[in-house]
Amino acid sequence: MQSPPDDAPNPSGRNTYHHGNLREALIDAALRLIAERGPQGFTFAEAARAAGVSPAAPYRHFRDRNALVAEVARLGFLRMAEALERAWAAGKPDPVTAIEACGRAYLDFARREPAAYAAMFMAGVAPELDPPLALASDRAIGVLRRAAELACAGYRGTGARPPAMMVALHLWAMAHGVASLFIGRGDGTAMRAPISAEDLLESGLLVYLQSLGLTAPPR
Amino acid sequence: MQSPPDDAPNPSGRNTYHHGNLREALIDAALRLIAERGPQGFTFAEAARAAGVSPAAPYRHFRDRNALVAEVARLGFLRMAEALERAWAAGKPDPVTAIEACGRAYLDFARREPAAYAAMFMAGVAPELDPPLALASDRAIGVLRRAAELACAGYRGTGARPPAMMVALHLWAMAHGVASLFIGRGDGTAMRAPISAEDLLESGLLVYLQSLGLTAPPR
DNA sequence: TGTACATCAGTGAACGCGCGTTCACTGATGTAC
DNA sequence: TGTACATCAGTGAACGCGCGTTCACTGATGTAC
Repeated sequence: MQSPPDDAPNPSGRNTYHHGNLREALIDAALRLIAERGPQGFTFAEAARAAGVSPAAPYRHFRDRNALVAEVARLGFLRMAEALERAWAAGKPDPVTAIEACGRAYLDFARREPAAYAAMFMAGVAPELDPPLALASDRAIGVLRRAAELACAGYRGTGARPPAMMVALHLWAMAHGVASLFIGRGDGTAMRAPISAEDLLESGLLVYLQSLGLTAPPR
Repeated sequence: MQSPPDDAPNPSGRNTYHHGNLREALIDAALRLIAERGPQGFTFAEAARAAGVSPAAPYRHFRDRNALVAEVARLGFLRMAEALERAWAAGKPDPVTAIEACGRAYLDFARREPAAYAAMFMAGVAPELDPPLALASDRAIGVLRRAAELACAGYRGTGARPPAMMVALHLWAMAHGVASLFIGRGDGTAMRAPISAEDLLESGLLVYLQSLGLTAPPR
């Protein structure tokens, strides 16, 4: 780390009265703190300290502690939606492969962004009471819904074709179940399993999708 | 509520110096508090208060706050194992029906015992570092493993028969995914879905089990 | 049956701590004219 | 280009609070003889 050029000895990277970027800095700090201590161990005061700012400053940007956590969750849903969208890749080369890719993207997100993931699902924030949050989570589930629609369009099973929304929720539940059971935070929190989360989800999805008459193309 | 017979004006149901049942009382209090405030909102001091005892007394029974939460989780796994065992009913009348019953039992447990469920999966207690806890959780997953074994024995699909342990983990992931996404605590925490958790899990399990060549007997 | 004594399960006061939030304030920024 | 002023984003001190944990203690229980 190079020494800063001139008069700025401030350890938190700031030398003006105004921070200039406090909102983002608080969100970053929250992500770091949640990753370290879990969504409930996160502290408004500590986030302020990490941003190099007095404990009262965050109130200029967030109504209260909860509002910050909710915002972290909201941004998490948006990034997850993007990751799923990329993985889905418009269903190319075929729906089964694309859905498998979504599964991997889901687990990857849970691994790469444990703090956001925890804020989204374990912080007790209520999407029902927070419209912007609900909107963001709808966007993530929306990707799965469109994927399920395409998958269902190719349905070849016996009996009635399952509704796409139901299939989407099945996919989500499976991915979330695997992620939250078997991806820990390196602190022994995860359940032990003889199979990696990735293999588990991949195989689970394959078995499930097979019933819809879909199979991956032969390799 | 009848007035107590004689000299005992103690509001916490206690009139001797010794509590006599403090360990259990603390566990009960923990369950109530976790149900109200979540696993992290739970407080050692408040549990002591609820048991009508000084804040130092719990330390006679639990090393620290975490030990109490871990014990709540352990007992939860044991009760869940019993519930699953009952639902499984030795695979009667047939594996698919019995596995469906396990799914309902799982959701029922999550609904009826939200506090235990939260302690088991959301409190950050680490089964890897707590052998008795790991033992209890193994017992619950063991029921699913035996169920999966019987189901796999009837495998009629194409390709290699899937390992029973893998199937067991799929079942668990699916049940846990549905439960933790769609069963809230009445506080808006759950995701909204157009289908009940029970219907979602039942249909998901059916689709999944179909791939194993298993179907429920015609009604 | 009675007594001495070890053990156990509580008490209550105290500790240091850091939290979330509020308040009146002030330094910096930007806009109207 | 300069000046007055409104607005904004910070400060810093203070508040009340309850937590987890420790400590020396004491009342109750049970056991040996």
